[in-house]
Amino acid sequence: MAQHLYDPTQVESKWQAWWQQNGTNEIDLAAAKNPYYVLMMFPYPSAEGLHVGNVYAFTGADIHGRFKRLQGYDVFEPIGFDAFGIHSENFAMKVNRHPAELIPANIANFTRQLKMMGFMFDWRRTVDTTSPEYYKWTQWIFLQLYKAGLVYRDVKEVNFCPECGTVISDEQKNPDGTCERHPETMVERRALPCWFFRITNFADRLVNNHLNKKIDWSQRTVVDQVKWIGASHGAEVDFAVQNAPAGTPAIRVFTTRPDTLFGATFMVLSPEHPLVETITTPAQAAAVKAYQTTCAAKSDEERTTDTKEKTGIFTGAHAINPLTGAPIPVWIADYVLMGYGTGAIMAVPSGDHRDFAFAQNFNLPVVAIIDPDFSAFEPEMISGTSTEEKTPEQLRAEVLAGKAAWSGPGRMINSANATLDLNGLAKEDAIAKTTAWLSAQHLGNAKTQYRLRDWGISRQRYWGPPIPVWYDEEGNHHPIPESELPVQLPEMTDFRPKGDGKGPLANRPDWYNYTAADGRKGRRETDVMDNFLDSAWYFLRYISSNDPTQAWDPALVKQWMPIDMYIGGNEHAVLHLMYTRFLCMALHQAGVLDMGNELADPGEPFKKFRAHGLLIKDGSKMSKSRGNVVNPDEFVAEHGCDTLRTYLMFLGPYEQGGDFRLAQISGIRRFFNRLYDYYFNDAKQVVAEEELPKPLRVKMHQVIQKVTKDLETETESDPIGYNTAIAMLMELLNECKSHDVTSRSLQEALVTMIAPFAPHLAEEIWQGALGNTRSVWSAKWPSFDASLTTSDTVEIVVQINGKIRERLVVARSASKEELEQLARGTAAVQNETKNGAEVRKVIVVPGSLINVIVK
RNA sequence: GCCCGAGUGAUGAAAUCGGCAGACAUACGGGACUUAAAAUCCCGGGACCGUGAGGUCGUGCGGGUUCAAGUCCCGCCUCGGGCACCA
Repeated sequence: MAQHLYDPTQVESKWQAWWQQNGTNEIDLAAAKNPYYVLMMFPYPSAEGLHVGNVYAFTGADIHGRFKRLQGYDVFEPIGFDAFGIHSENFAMKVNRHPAELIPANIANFTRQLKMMGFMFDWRRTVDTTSPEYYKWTQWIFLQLYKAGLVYRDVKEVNFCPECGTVISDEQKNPDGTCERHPETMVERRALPCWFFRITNFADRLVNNHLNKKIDWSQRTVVDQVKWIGASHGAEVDFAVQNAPAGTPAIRVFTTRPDTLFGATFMVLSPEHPLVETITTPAQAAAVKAYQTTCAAKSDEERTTDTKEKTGIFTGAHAINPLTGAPIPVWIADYVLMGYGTGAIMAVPSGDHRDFAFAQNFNLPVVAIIDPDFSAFEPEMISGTSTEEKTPEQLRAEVLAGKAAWSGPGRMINSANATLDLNGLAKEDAIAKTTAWLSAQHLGNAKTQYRLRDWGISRQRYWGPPIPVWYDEEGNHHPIPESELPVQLPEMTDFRPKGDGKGPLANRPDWYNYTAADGRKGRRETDVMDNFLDSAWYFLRYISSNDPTQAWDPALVKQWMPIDMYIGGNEHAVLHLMYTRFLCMALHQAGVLDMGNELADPGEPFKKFRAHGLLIKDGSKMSKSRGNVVNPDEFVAEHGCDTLRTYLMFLGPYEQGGDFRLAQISGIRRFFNRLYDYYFNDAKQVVAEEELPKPLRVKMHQVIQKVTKDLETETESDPIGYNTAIAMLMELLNECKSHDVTSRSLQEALVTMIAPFAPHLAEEIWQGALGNTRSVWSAKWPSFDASLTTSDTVEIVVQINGKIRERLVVARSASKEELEQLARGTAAVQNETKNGAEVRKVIVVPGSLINVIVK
C-alpha cells in the first residue's frame, strides 16, 4: 500500500485557498457574541521584506488568537502597515524614488509573506497609515485634542537631529545623546516652534494604573514605563529674593525633602532660569553671563555627569529661607536643569551628597539638621568623608560638625522656629508637618513631580500627515475645519530637508497659501506629524477600516475595546506604548472615545500586554546594520510555514526570546512527519475512550491539562509556555504510537492542540484523515478530566539520609503511615538497621518520596 | 554607580509549594532496513571510577538555613538589557 507522505507545500497552499474561499478567517464584528481582540504591533513595510524576527513576534500572537478561537471566542486578529515616517522617507531618498511609489510595492511583498505564513488575519480590514482615508482621521484626532485643550504651540528648546533634519522627542534620543535613528550623530538643542500634546496631564494615571494593577502587563514593560514617567513626591516651596526689584516673583523650588528645609543654606538655579537676569547683581553680571555661555555650548549629558567636578557661579543675590528667615546665597550651576521641576533647587549640604560637594567647592555653610541613626547603616548614607576605620560615633560627630553629609535615617535637630518645631521627629513625620506648615503660611504645598515631558509632535519633514492648522496674517493659529479633511500631502519631487528648521512643505506656496471659508487669508502649517501618532490609534481604525464616515464606529468600539491581548516588543515600552495609552485617555477626555471599559481606567486601551523576547542570530539582535537578518521565504519553501512557526516557538520561552539556529528545525519536521504518519498510515483500532489503556488515557488528559495551562495567560506571572506545550504534544504522540488502539476523542484532542502551532497540517488531518466536513477552526479545545490526570499507582523514592536507595511502586492513595511501614521494610533500610544503625526520623512526602534518617 | 534579567550536559532547553536534576528535542555513537546513501525504526547518551552490580561527584563561585536547595538567605563573579547629578 502506498504511504501518504507529508508534503507541506501542497498542504499549505491547499488550505490557504480553502480558508480564503470559505471566509474562515473573516469575522462579522457586529454579530460577535464573545469578542476577543488580539493585536500585534503592525510592521513597517521595509523594502527588504519581512524577516524572521517579525515572524517570531506574529507567530506568538497568532497562536494566542487561534487558541482563544478554539476556546470559543470570536477572535478578531487584524494586520496593517505603518508606512509613514522618516524611515520610509530616508530610504526613498537613498534610492532616489518617491515613497508613494515604493510603499505599495513593499506592502504587496509584505502581504504575500504574511499570507504565506498562514496567520489568521482578516484581510478585509487592513489599514495603511499613508492612505488619505487613514490620515484624514489622524488629522481629525489632532483636532479633537486641539478642541479639548490638550494641544499647545510653544517655542521650546527641542532635540534636533541634524541628520534627520527634524525635531525628535526625548524618547527618540539615546542615553549617550545620539539619535535613535542615527547612532553616529549627536542630537543638538534648538529653539523651534513646535506643537505639543499634554501627555504630562495624564502622568498620574499612566503611572498609577500600573501601580494599582488596573491593567495586566509584562513586568519589565511596567518597570520601564514607571521609571520613564518618574514620579517624585515632595513639595514646592517659595523663596523670596532679598532686596529684589519690585514685582520680582519668589523663587519656587521643588524638593522631595521638605523636612530638611532648616538646613537649606544656599540655592542653585539653572543657568537658563528666567529670574537669573533679574536678580544678578551688577558686580556678578559679567561672570554669570560667561558661565551661562559655557553651559549653553554643552549638551545635557556633559552637564549632568555625576563624576564631574561641580561648577557654578554666585549671582550676588540672596533669598530668604522661609523657615529660618536667614538670607542664603543664590548660585547658578549647570547640573540644575530647566527642564525638570522648577529649574531651581534649595541646597541642603548636610543632607545631600551633591549639595555637600558643591558647598565644599565654594566654601558655603553647612548646618546639620539630622542626628544620624546608625542602626541600619549603609555606606552610601554618608558622603564627604571616608568611612575607613571609623566608629559610628566618630562618623556621627563629623556629621554633626558639618564635615560630612548624612542622607540616612535619624532624628531632626536644629529645626525649630517660633511656630514650627521638628526637633526629635523622624523623616516621614517631619515631611508631613513641614508641608502642612508651608501650606498654611502660603509658602508652599505638596506636589508630585514627573520626569515625563510633553510630547512634541512637529516634524520638519515631508512623509507624514500635515498638521491641520493654519495661521492668519497676525500669526494666530486656527484649526482647519473638519469638513476640509484630509489636508492632503502634495506630490513633491524634491523633499530633502534643508536643515533650516523648516519642512519641505514650506517650499510650496501653492500648497500652503490658504483662504478660509470666511475669506481670511493665511498660510498652512508646513510641519507634519510624528509617525508615532499614526501608530497610536491603528487598532481603533481596524474596527471601522472601511467606514468613510467616521474614524471608528462607537458601538463597535464599545463592543471590541479595550484590546484583550496585545503582544509586541519591549523596545516600544516608553515610545509607542506610552503614547498610545495617553492618546486613548486624551480621546476619552475629549468625549470622542468610549471603550465601555468598566474594570480599568476608562482610557486604557490594552487589558493585557505581553512583551516577547528577542530573536538572536549569531549572538546579537537581528538587524539590517549587522547584516544577520534572515528572510523566512527559503525556510517556508523548504519546510513549510507550519514547521517554521513551530520551530520558532520551540526555541525557548517566548517571553525570553531565542537563538535562531537551524540545527533543531529537523526535529520539528520529523515530529510532523510522524504525526502525519500516525493519522494517515498507522491504522490503529479505534475504541471508546474508556477502553484505552490506562497509561495512554492518563497521558492524554495530563497533556491537555499542561498544554492548556501553557497557552493560558491568566496573570503576568503565568508565563507563556509555547516551548513546553510543544514538548508535551511530542510526548503524547510518542505515547499514542506505542499503543495499538486509539479513540476518536484522543485523535481529535491531539490535532486540535497542534492546530494553533501548525494550522494547515491540523486542517489536513482534521478534514483529510478524520473525515470532518467542517473546518478544524470550528472545533472545540479539548477539556481534561482532573481525576484522570493522575494514575492510580505512583513510584516512590526511598532515600536514606537523602540518598536514593530504592524505588517502590505503590497505590497513590497509600497513607503516610503505610508508606513509612513500606520504607522500613525495604532491604536498604533493613540492611542499615541490621548493622546497628537506628532510625531517627522518617519524612514522608506522599506521591513523591520517603526520606529515612538513620544514625 | 544603580535597577531588571540570565548563568543547568556537546547544543537549544525542562524542572507548581524546597522533594528523584537534565523532560522534549538537536548533535553524536551503536544496531536494523538498504547493493549503497538518504529517509525511517530500535538502543545508548552529565562527568568520573568500576568487567559488572554499583559507587562518587554534579545546576557560575564561596558560605548559610533544612531531613532535603537549580529553587530560600548572605557575600561575590560573568554575560545581556535598561537608567544615570531628577532635586
